[in-house]
Amino acid sequence: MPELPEVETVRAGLEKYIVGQQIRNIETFHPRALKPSSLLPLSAVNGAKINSIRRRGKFLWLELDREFVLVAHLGMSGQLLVQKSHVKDHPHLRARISLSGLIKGYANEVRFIDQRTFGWLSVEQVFEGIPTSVLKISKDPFESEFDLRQVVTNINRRKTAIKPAILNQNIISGIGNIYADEALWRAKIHPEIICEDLNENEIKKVIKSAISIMKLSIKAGGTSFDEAYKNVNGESGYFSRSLKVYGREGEPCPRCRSKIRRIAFTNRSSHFCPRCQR
DNA sequence: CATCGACCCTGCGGGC
DNA sequence: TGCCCGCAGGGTCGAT
Repeated sequence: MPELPEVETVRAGLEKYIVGQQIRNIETFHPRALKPSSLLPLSAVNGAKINSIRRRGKFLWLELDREFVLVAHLGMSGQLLVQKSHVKDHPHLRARISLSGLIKGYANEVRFIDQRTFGWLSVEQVFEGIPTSVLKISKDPFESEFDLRQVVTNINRRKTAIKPAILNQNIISGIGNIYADEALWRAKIHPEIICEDLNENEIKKVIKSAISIMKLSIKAGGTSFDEAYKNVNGESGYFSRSLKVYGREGEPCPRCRSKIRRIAFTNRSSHFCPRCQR
């Protein structure tokens, strides 16, 4: 569920609360909480000091005073909450990272909660600062080395529809189903148009739209529809009220008042305006 | 390489 | 009241 803006909200929250802290112990309560390909068991990070919190796309990792890092992916329903140890365990608690000191004088744990268990933690090596599992995906648009021209050229060569292309984390990372639909609406591009049939300016407009929308969402603390997405303090973001098409099937298009349509394709829902997006 | 479908999970709401 | 179905913001894998 969390896309780049939601993961960035979590990253910033962790940065605020746990940088400089030392990991005392990590417990897991579900076998899927540890990624099977993890280089080492989670106990390898016991005693490590947290130097910084980094992110690329939807992947998050803690840089430590070690040769390896602790990587986290939230999957569809993952949350990382900064909590006090006496707070009752959530039924979907998958892992507990206990810290040596008190966070901002009161909390002392980071809890990984994940209803659907698609999220995971793992201990990984880094190559030029990037963990192994993150090497597989492309840079996200908020990285300074992000190359818009190269992404546009890449997409323009493809024979798939534009929507799966912008969701493909190997081309550009961070965009998920919500921001893909929002970006395509803003750029007035139908989600099923084949990449090859678009021109470079149209593709550029889609990517730039995604970037603008994600920036706004980060400012609003991300998108929350329900209990499923929370920041590290357990609070919801406000961006859902700014969504133009996602989850608004049957409602009027904010531009032309036509009814927003929802179609299923490539196993996901797409929301778009049939009049603005041809 | 690029693309597609199946699969990995749990829980919710709607229709019957 | 139940039951079944579709649906949910993620990625990975193997077949083609």
